[in-house]
Amino acid sequence: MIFLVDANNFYVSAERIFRPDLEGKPVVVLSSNDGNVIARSNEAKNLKIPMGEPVFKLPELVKKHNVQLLSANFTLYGDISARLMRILNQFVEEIEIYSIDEAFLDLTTYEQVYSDLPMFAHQIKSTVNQWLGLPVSVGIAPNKTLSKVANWFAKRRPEHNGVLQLSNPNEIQNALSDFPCGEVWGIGHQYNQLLKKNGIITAYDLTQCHDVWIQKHMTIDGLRLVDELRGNPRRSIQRYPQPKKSILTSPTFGKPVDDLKTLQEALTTHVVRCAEKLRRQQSAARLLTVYLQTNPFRKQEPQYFNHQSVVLPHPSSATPELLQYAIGVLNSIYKPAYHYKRVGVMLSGFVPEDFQQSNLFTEVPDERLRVVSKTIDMLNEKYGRDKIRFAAQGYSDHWKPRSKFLSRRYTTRWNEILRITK
DNA sequence: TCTGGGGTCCTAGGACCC
DNA sequence: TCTGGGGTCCTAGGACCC
Repeated sequence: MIFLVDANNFYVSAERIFRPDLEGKPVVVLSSNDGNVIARSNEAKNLKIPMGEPVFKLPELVKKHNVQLLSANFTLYGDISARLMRILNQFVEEIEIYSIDEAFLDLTTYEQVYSDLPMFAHQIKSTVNQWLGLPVSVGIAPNKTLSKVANWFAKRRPEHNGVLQLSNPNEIQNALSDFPCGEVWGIGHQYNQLLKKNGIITAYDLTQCHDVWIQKHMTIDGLRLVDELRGNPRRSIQRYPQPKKSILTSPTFGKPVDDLKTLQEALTTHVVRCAEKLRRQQSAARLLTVYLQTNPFRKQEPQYFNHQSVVLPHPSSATPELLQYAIGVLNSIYKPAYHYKRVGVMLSGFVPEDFQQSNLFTEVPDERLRVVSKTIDMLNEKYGRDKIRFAAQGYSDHWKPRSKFLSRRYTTRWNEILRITK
C-alpha cells in the first residue's frame, strides 16, 4: 500500500504556525509581486475565492469579509517542508518527496508490522501536528494515483478525520464513481474537456474506456494513469530525487523595465541564482537560453517576446562564464522602446560537473572560474545570500518583485525569530 | 494600477546517416 | 521511367504537475 501525505492548504497552514491569530479567518497567500491567489484557507475557499484569482479583483471581498492577504514566503515554506519530510522519514524510510507539501510513503514492507494501516496513518498525522503544528491528510491505496483519490476524500469529508483507506475493489469503485475526472492526477483542463465531450464524467467512467482510444487521445501517460485507476501500480516510488534536466530563473519585474542596463542587472542576478542551483546539484550546463518578454496582459501595448540559446564551448557551472554568454544573448535580442515584464535564463543540457570531456578542438574550461564560484557559494551560504556579489548585479531594486504582506522568516534567520514579550 | 514560478514527459516531423 | 528501409537525434509544441 501507498500513503499519500499532503498538508492541508500548506502555505496558509505554514503561516498559521507562527500566527495563531489567523486561525478561523479567511486567509490567502499571494504569488510573487502579490499578483494572484496561490493558496487559500478553508474560510477563503468558502467565500468562493478562486485559485489563481488576480488580487486586483478581490478588494470588495477583502473589505467585506476581512480577508487576510499574505505575500508568499518561500523561505519559510521551504523550511517547514523540510521539517515535515524529516518527520515522515522517521516513520517510513521509503518516501518520495513529491512536492513542497506532499510525499508518497511506500508501506509495502511495513504491512506485516502494522496490520492497521489507517491507525498508523493517524499516528503520523497527529505527530506532525504535535511536532510541527501542521495539519495533514493521508490517503491510503494500492498505488499512487489511487492514494491521491483517497487523500482527496480524506480532506473533504470530515467523517474520515483526515485519513482514508481504499483497499478492496468495491471501495475503490464506489470512490471512483463519486470522483470527477478533472480531479484525477494527470487530467488537466484540456483532457477534461475532451472526456466530457465523450460523456466521460467520473473516474469510474474513465476506467471503462478502451485502451486504444485512451492512448490515441491521451498518449501513453494517459494509459498508465487509467491503469492505476483500475488498481494496477504503474508508477513507482522514487526514493532519490532525480537531478534536474533544466533549471530556470525568470521572475517577473515589480514594475515595467525598458532600459538595457536594468535588464542586464536583473539578468545578472538571475544567472547568479540559476548557477547556484546548478552547482548545488553538481551539474554543468551545455546550453544557455535567455528569455525576454513584455507584459502579455497589456494588450494595448506593443508586445515583444524573444528567446535565444547559445551552445557553450564546453559544459560550464562557473557564474562568470555563464554571465558572459547570457549578457551577450540579451544584447542581441534586446529591442529598445518596449516595456518589459520579464527577463529570464534557463540552463540545460547537463553533464556531471566533474565530467569534462576533453577534446583537442574545443576550448578547455578554466578551472579557476569554477573554484571561485564554489568559494562564493560557500561564503554566501555562511554569511547570507549575495554577501559576495557580482558588480554587474548593481544595487537598483527597481525591478525587484514586490511583496507588501511578507511575514518573517521565523525559522531560518536569527534576526527574524519570533520573540515573546510580556 | 494590479494577472506566479519552476518543472516534467510525450509526440510529430525534419535532418541526417548508412 | 524507376526513387528503400531502418535508424538516431533534435526541436517545437502541447499536455500535465504543484
